[in-house]
Amino acid sequence: MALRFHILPTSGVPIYRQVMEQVRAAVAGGHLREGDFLPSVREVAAELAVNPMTISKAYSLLERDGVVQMVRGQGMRVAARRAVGTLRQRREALRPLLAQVAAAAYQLSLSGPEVAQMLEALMKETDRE
Amino acid sequence: MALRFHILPTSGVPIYRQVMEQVRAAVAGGHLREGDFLPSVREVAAELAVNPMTISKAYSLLERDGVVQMVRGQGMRVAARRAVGTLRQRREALRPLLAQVAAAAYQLSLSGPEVAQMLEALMKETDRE
DNA sequence: CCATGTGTATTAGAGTACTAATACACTAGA
DNA sequence: TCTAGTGTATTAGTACTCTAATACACATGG
Repeated sequence: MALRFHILPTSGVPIYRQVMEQVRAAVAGGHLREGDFLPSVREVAAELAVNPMTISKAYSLLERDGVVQMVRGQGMRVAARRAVGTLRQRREALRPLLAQVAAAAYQLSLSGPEVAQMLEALMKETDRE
Repeated sequence: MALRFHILPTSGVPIYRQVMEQVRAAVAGGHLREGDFLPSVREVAAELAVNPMTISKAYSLLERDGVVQMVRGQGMRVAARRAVGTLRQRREALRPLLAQVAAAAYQLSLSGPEVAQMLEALMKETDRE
């Protein structure tokens, strides 16, 4: 069951970013595992009626971020996840995003424990090793 | 002790967005409370050596989002927080952001409980009613 | 009233982001 | 070898984003 992309042309989010998000989510959610190949650039481009370069951009950025690796002649393969930096550094890297969540949660009148629980539930599916 | 802005010209994040973030954080963090006034557009613009319209844009968007209210002749006042929509809708509104956190956390090899705890700690300061 | 303080509508311009068209380098497999 | 499959460098054009300059409407308070 190959990864299937869907884009919302109305969302205002660039196509290549929507693709990146979906790959990241699939990897984090375990639907794509280390060694699995992403659908080819041309395949996705055809399916979404979009230029191949747009998909290539998404894939290249994912490679830069260490999510996938290019294998010449074969395609993009999900890379082994490996923690980079100290625990402290990695936590620090996540902080700006968490600050954003905190601010949004406040505005939505959602409490800390409530949001923490939502997040944990969301990540539980992911918590295969 | 008036809110003091600081922008990082190197960050790539637009000035008006940096200002918005800092206001949101100050409100969520309790450093600005309902009824408090933001520093005036011209004041901030002078401090940051930036055009007043840039700050005005930040303030207007914050008003659109219900964070502040304009009081003619006086300035921008922190609005009363009021939950809009059902609990279910508000939780749903937060989900895309949490999904982003989950994906980032996975890539950083940070566990669900670990991240949930970080977030809750971050929001605790905020949890004055 | 009027000086001084709010925020902002409008216009403009520079820069960037996004997508596409085209052509290319490389690999796998028959 | 050669066909068909990978991803991508380059170029280009459109759209949009961001910031600034200017001038304006309105409110406050002496």
